[in-house]
Amino acid sequence: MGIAERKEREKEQKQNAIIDAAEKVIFSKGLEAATMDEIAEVAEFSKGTIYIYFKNKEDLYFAIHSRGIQLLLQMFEKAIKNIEKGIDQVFAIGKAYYEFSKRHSDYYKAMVYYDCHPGKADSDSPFAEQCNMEGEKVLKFLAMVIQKGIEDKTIRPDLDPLKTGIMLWGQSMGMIQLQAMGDHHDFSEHLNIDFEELIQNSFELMVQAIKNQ
Amino acid sequence: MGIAERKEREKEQKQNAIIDAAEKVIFSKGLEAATMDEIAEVAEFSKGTIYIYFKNKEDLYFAIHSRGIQLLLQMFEKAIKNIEKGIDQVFAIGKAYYEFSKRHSDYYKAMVYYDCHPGKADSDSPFAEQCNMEGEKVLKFLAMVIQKGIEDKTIRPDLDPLKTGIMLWGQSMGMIQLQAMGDHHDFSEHLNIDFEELIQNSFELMVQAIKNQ
DNA sequence: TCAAAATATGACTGTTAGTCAATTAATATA
DNA sequence: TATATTAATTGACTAACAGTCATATTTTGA
Repeated sequence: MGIAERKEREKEQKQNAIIDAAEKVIFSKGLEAATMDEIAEVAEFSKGTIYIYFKNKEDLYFAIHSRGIQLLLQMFEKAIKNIEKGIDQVFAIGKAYYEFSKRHSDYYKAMVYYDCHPGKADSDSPFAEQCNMEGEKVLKFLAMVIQKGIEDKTIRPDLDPLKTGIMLWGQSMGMIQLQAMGDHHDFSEHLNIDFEELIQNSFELMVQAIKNQ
Repeated sequence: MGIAERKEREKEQKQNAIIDAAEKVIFSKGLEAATMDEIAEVAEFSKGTIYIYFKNKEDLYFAIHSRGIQLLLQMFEKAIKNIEKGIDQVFAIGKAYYEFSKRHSDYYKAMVYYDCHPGKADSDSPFAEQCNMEGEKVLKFLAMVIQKGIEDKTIRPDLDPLKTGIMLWGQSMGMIQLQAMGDHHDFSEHLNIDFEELIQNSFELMVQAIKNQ
C-alpha cells in the first residue's frame, strides 16, 4: 500500500506546516496573544483543519516545545565535542543551556511556560507525551556525561549520575528563570545585578561542588 | 475628616473580602478554572464591583501572590530563631522554603504561576508592584543571614551576600519546580526518583559550597 | 464513470474577561 | 428635615476566542 504511506507523509508535512505557522504567530506576538484563528490563517488552513491535526491549542504548543527540546539536545551534543574530561563537559553543557535560553529565547519561553503550567488535560495529548520522552532523553544525556566524569575521575565517585543530573538541571533552570523574572519585573536593574555573571558564578559553584577532590 | 479614614478602612476590608473569596475559588478549582463571575458570587458582590477594587484578574491574583510572600517571610523568620550560626540558618531557610511549597502549595502554585508568566500588562498593577517589593524584602532577609554567616565565620568571606542569596534562591526554586513538573508529568515515578530526598541533597550541596573551609 | 471514504471548511456555540449606563446609597447643604 | 451632590454598586451587554459539527470538496477504488 503506497498510498497509506504517502498519506502518512502528507499528514506529517501538514502538521509541520501548521507548527511552522504557529511558531510564526507565537514568536511574533507572544504565547498569550496568539489565536487559533490567526495560526490557521497563516498556515492557510481553516480552523477546523487545525483541530484535525492537533487535539487542542495546548497540544500544538507542546509540538513547539518538542522542537525546542530537540534543538537543545543538539546543542548539548555539539557542546561536549572536543572536550576531554567529564567535569568540563558538564560545565560546557551548563553554558550551552544558558546559550540556548538566550539565542532561542522564543523556544525557551514556550518550554518554561508549559513546565510551569499545571496543564489541565495533558492526559492524552500526543505531543505532550513526546515532550516527556524527549525531556528524559536530555536528562539521560546529562547523566551519561556525569557517569563519564566519574569514570575519568574528574567527578566525585559517591554521586549518583541521574540524581546529580537532575540537581544540576533544576538549579540551572532556576537561575535562568530568575533572570527572566528579573527582566519582567524591575529587580535585576534595581538591585544592580549582572545576571550573566551571576549565572556563570552559579555554574562554577555547582561544578566545584561535584568535582572530585 | 474621620469619614475619609473610615472609607479607606472599609475599602481595604472589602478588598480583603474579595481576596478571601478569590482564594476560596482558586484554591478549590485551580487558577485556570476560576472565573471572575464565581469569585464575585462567593464574595457577594457584583462583578462590576470586583473591577472597582481590582484592575483586572491578574491584579487580583497578584494580591494572593502578595499574601503568599508575606506568609513565606514569616516562616523564614520563625525558621532561624534559636539557631546560632549563619550557615545553619541558611540551611533552615532552605528547609522552610521547601516546607512552604508543600504546606501552602496553593500559594506556592499561584506564586510560581505568575513568576513564570510573562505578564502582558504588569505596567500599572498596584498589587504586582507590592509583590516586587515584598519579594525583594525576602531576598534581602536571606542576604542578611548570609552576611551574618560571613561575620561569624561559618560562610566563605569571599562571597557577596546578595548575589549568593539570589543564587540559593534560584537554585532552590528550580529544584522545587522540577518536583512539581515531576508530579504533573510522569517522570519522577518513571525514573524512580525520591524528590524529597533529592531536594534535601541539593540543599546540602549548596550549603557545602558556601561553607567556610 | 460513479459511489464510498477521507479531508477540509467556516459558520456556529458556549464561555468568560472586562465595560458602562442606569440605579441605589451615603454625604453635604440649605 | 428635605433636597442636591457625590460615591458606590449593579448586571445586562460586548468582544474575543477555543473548540465543534453539519456540509462541501477532494481523493480513492471498483
